[in-house]
Amino acid sequence: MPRKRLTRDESRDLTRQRLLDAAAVIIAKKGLAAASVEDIVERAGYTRGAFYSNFDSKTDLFIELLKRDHDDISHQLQQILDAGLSIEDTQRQLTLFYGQCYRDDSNFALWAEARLHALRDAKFRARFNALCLEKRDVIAYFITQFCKMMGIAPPAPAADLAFSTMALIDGIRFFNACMPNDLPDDKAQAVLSAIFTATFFR
Amino acid sequence: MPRKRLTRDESRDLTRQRLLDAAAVIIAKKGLAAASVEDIVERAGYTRGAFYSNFDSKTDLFIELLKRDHDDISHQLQQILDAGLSIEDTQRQLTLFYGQCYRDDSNFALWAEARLHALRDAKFRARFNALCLEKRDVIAYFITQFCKMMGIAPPAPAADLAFSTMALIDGIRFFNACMPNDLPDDKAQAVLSAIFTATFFR
DNA sequence: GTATACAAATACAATACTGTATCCAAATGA
DNA sequence: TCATTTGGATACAGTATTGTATTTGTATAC
Repeated sequence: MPRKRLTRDESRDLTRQRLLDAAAVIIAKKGLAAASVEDIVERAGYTRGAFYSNFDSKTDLFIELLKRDHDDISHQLQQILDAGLSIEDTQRQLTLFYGQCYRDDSNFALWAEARLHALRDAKFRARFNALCLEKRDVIAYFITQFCKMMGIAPPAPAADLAFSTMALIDGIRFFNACMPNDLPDDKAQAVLSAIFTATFFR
Repeated sequence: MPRKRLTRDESRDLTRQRLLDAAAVIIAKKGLAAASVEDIVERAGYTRGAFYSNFDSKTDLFIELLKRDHDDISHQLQQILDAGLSIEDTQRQLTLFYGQCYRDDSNFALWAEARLHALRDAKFRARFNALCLEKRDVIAYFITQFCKMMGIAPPAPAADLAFSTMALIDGIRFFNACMPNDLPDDKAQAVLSAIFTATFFR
């Protein structure tokens, strides 16, 4: 297989993606503030020149990172919906989806980081909130569809339930990641299920 | 009122408290990593000498900060329990308690910060988890007592419910703090109540 | 009162990070 | 193939931060 010679645009995009990938790892590991541009480019195999010619600032890159992850998740959720599965299979798929995230995805640390940053920096907050609300809406939509599927009315406004869901998932997930002995995977799963069941089947 | 001359111990403790107070504000505002020792001592009205002669490191101070807050909250919850109020009044007191936290207490940012830090630093995590589990146990105890009061059995192990409660409260609280237009105080309160009701009265 | 112990201030050396300004080399397009 | 563009490397200047080493001044003990 001949090594394909990249066009300038392709090459640019490649380094962007690499920088984003590297940033995800570094920021998840050290936190946004402690992650220096130097760290990021080193892991990506570039130098600071590459960074500054591709992003305006670390914050900018961070936002793009979040966007990428959000798009990813939205897409996956949408796929589960579109598959037209039964209720049971949908639930199963959903569990699978979050289960997989639980194990090997460190992106939730990025969102936690982002929340904190948003709390402090008004400029960032504006951009982050927009993303967050999109996320909420995706989940709200999912809840709406799911309830329709089951032939019940949502027990509360879907948007509110979406907020709760996000809060709960992220929180439980943190405990699970941070003290796996006190809240092992299966237990975390069970706790979430219990709350959801209580909420939707009371 | 004559200005009391402080003993050396009293004076030492005073500066410790002042440093802790200052650190709480600074760390909540800028984050643990970005909060320099310099920032903290400046706000407290001291110099770096004071800091290093009172704490081993920023992390050390941070842990103490969390401890102090935990003790505070435990104490307040205990007081609500000990007051021997009716169920309705207990609920009201609880709402009041969290409502007040919602408005003017920035300490929840400290805990969010701590969670992230724990995720990354194993040494810190050990100390933090201990605190966190204490916190969980306090809440679990509260839940147990509350259920007893109502004459029902907890719908799930109290410890699990405590985890969920912590997750939910912190998460909702963040949304409330970060996007007060999309999740105003009363709405946040309502969301929490709805979930709790669903959990305990199904 | 005088000695000492210790809390806090000051001075200092070492390091890390940022952003820009400049330079090089490869890809485009005629 | 040559000129131009531009992605990315390198060099640099400025600043912030950390932790320690040393000093100072005041509260306690004798």
